Amino acid sequence: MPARVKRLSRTESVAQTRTRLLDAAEEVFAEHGFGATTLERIAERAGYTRGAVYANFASKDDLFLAVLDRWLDDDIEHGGRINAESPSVRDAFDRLRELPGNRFADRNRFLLLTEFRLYALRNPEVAPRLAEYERRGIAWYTDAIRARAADLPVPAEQLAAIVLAMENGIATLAHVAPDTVRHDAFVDALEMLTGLR
Amino acid sequence: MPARVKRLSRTESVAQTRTRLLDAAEEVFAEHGFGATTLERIAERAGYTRGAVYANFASKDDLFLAVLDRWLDDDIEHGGRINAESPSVRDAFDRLRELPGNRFADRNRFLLLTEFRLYALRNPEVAPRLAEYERRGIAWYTDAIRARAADLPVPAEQLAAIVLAMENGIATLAHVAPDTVRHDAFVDALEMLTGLR
DNA sequence: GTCTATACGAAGATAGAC
DNA sequence: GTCTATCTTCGTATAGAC
Repeated sequence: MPARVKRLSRTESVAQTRTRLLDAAEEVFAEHGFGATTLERIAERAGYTRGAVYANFASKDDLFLAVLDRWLDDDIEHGGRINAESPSVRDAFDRLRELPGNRFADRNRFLLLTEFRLYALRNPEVAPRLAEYERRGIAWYTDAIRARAADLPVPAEQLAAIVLAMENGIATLAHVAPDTVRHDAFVDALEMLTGLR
Repeated sequence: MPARVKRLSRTESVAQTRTRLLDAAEEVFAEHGFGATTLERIAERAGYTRGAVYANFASKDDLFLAVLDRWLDDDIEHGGRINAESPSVRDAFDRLRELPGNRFADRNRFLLLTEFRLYALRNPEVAPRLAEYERRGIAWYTDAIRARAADLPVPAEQLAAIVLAMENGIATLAHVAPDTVRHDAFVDALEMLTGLR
């Protein structure tokens, strides 16, 4: 009866390789884009060779989609936490400023999401996953708005879409023209619009 | 003294080839992205072979940058016209609705601009060109706002950046999740914020 | 399960014909 | 100036060793 311990550690080891490959892939896809990233670079970054990649994923597209699915799930989970932990509007804004000011302020995070969207726009079979992600983003803001404001002059969903659009748009401008727009211009705008300033 | 006419037509022919190649490149880069487009496809779409491409451009990057520069110039010129031809806010909004509702509603237009931005983010030497483009976009809205509103509670530039961000963000959502967000949600938002509705 | 070696195709770039 | 042919590099994917 050789080692129950060993079977477990083997399983963990496999999972670890997969995780490392996904982590590396996430970085490299963000840095170079889908088209320009090579599986060689991903394997190297993860500390393996291409063989390990093909042992875990069927193809480059398959790996990309695995990265995409994991990322979208994590993001939605993370967003839910922020909302639940911020009882007042003031709290939510303060939390937001720590991010800093915009969920998409992190360069790689922004690049990766942009890659996902481009991929979805060019691969119709993937489009529904991204559309669902955007819907959840709007739903997230809709909840946040409804929980803190009553008697809105317009539907909460409409405001939510505008807020999400602003968050995305300001992140875009701040990344491309950092000397002109700052990431926390998003919180500034929210405070201005809600009259909290 | 053989044919002044002929020299001219030769010059025009050269310019025409260049223009056709740029037009084709603009389409193909938008459809497939920088990484996945091949010079073969571009040449084919323009009705030439790769030889014609290399006769007119030094490399794939050189061609991409030529497309980028022409596009940015045209866009700025076009934007200026819309502003000058719309005396009232109502007129400007009506013009906008014809676009329809968002300057980036055209799929290829949106994809191409996104490619430009990604390229700029990954190629520091190109970044200033895109940053300048974003600045001009903000300047454009700043002028539009100043010309139609007095005694603003916040700097016109700040509002302009927010409006431009909204335009970009709504276009993004509308492209990725067309069943959830419509392109003219941008004009809706502007009308709501300006109290014109 | 991971690595090494390799097959295979694709695409950027160049050279020479016209 | 444009085309055809070719060189060369590179990257995906596979096969077989360990």
